[in-house]
Amino acid sequence: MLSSRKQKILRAVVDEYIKGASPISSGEIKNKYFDDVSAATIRTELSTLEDMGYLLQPHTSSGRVPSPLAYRFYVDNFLHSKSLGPEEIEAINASFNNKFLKVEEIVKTAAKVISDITNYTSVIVLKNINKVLIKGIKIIALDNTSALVIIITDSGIIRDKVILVNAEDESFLNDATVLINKIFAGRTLGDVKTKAASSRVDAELNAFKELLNSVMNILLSYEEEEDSIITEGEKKVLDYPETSLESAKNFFSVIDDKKSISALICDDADIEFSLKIGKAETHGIDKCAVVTAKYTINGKEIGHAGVIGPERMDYSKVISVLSYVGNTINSIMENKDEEDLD
Amino acid sequence: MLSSRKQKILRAVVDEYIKGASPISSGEIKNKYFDDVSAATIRTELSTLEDMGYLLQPHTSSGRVPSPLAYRFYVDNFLHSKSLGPEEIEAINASFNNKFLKVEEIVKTAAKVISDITNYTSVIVLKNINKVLIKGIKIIALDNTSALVIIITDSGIIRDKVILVNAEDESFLNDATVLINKIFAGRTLGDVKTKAASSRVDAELNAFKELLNSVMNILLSYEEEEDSIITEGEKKVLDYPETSLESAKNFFSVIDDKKSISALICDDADIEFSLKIGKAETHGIDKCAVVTAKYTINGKEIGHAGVIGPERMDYSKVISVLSYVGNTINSIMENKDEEDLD
DNA sequence: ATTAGCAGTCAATACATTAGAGTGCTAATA
DNA sequence: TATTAGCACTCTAATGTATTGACTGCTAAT
Repeated sequence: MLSSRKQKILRAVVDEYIKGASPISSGEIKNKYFDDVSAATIRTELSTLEDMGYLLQPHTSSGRVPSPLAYRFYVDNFLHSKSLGPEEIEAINASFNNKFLKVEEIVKTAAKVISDITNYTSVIVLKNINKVLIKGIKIIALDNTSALVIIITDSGIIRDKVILVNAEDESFLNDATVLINKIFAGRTLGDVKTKAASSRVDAELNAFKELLNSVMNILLSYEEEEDSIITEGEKKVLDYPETSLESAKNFFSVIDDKKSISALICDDADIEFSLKIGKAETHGIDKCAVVTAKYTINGKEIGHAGVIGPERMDYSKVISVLSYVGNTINSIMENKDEEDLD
Repeated sequence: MLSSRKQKILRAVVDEYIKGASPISSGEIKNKYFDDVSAATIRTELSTLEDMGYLLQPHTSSGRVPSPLAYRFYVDNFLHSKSLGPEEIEAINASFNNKFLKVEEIVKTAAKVISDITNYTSVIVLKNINKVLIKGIKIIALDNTSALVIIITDSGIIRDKVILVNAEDESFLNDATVLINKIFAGRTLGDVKTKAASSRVDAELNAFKELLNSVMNILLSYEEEEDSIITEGEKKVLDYPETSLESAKNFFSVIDDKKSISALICDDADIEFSLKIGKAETHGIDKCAVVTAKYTINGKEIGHAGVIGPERMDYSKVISVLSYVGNTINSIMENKDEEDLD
């Protein structure tokens, strides 16, 4: 275990580095944190902290910089308490404010508010889409050749898409809707997916074959990863002082790779928050850290939200925001979920 | 008028600079374009072309670089003909392929395909939204507390949004729908906007007051600029060799400013294509050029599409793509527009 | 009008020098 | 034993100087 003085010094280095983003010297620590001890003493402490793996030295005659280990220690030991300011809570509440109920919109709003308040990049990945239950499907004629298909699910996810359909008389669509609900309502998206292969199109369904296929395609399109990953505030990396053109390019190439970003944000470990620091852990994003949270509704895991920022990010703020937004979503969706389809 | 040799030289400079993005020397032009004339001769020609304003010299002992004037001359005189390759046409067709009919989706697809094929940033700005005619409004109950509002318009624009509504019995929403259509159908969005101020909520409407307000809000939300500007491929600037971190930041700050980007893309001049080169014309985006096209449906102007790329961009390709995509959208929407609401 | 040839200009690169910040070590001190 | 002052050492960043090479502009000859 670290002596209390070592902890104080370590914390000082991390705090100062988070503020200023440049290496911290023994003298600076002495001035700002210690009256009773000289810079030389701090120097020896720094040296042993470096040996222990908590600090790094960009070059021999520079100050110290926190290592991933230091950040982890910092997060684990120094930031139990801090919470959001009232104006930030206000901003989050205002963003949601019950104005919409499509999950797409809620998630987009969440990603945006997380990024705006933290000033880092945020990512939300929806998971377990295969387990989503289809509550009902509606088909609304728009004109003679097109209709709007609306999918209503238990986790409130709604997708709607316009399809082309030959719908001269009204009863056709009604009949089709009844039939389609008979087939899909009550099933999960996973069911639909596995059943899709053994396309059991009975004789009685032949008249609706085309329509059925369109609906099927909409349901299957849920699968595509790109629909379940929302990113906001990517461009904020450009404002970090440590960002170069090269690192920005690298950052964007990782961020835009759906596979890798999804793996980065979705942590299988069964913990509420996870912290990834160091190039090895961040899928090649250099000098960045990723904080992710598991989002649940009624205790059911629905996805993960993450913040990608510089290693020296404001961890306490990030965690508070992730937590508060998660709770907000939960309460919005919980209410929604207690009701039934009419 | 420029002598034919001067034209040949000017064209050579632009062509080479488009390829390599670095200043062109007299020697290079002689080697690649002239057998019958020496570099010295070309040098004197280059010198006078510079005096005439067509060329620039980054410093005394460097080669020449085209000026905005040169690009303009180049576009006006040297690229009447070139058209898209078959695989590019194929790619554009495949993107649209009749899979969707929501205008949002069409426009997004258009922006994406333009950016993908040109490898530059594309922007589409929808205009004249106030003149869009509301053909009908549908309200679909989703469950006891929410409903989906669907707006159908003459230019095929559809927006749908979930609203909260207290809808115990089915007839309530039906009555509301009839009433709301009585009020809004046949009007333009501009009408709604001006009428909104003098909110004439009669006694008979009181029961539907809340619902009416929700619908009104959806209609009014069309107005917000952010909904009518679609940008794709912004990050491609990072790959231009002339891009620095500073210029990238500047680029993004202009691109993200809806007002300024809208002004940049929407050219009031009554021409099919417009070309903007030079910092003064591009609203502060340095070293970039903007090619914009007016998009029409049935001869009615619906918006503008633009490509933002380096000054040395492949103008012929850009213009061809803008033109082809414009025609494609036109034909999709034209068909759609001939039918009536059921 | 064209050209060869040459002097001149400038960016880019490499190299040397210096200043300053910060460390590590050592010997003295409490 | 823990702390400290002091000093030598290291390394970056800034600045200055020299060299190279790519071009041009100019001039005198063709």
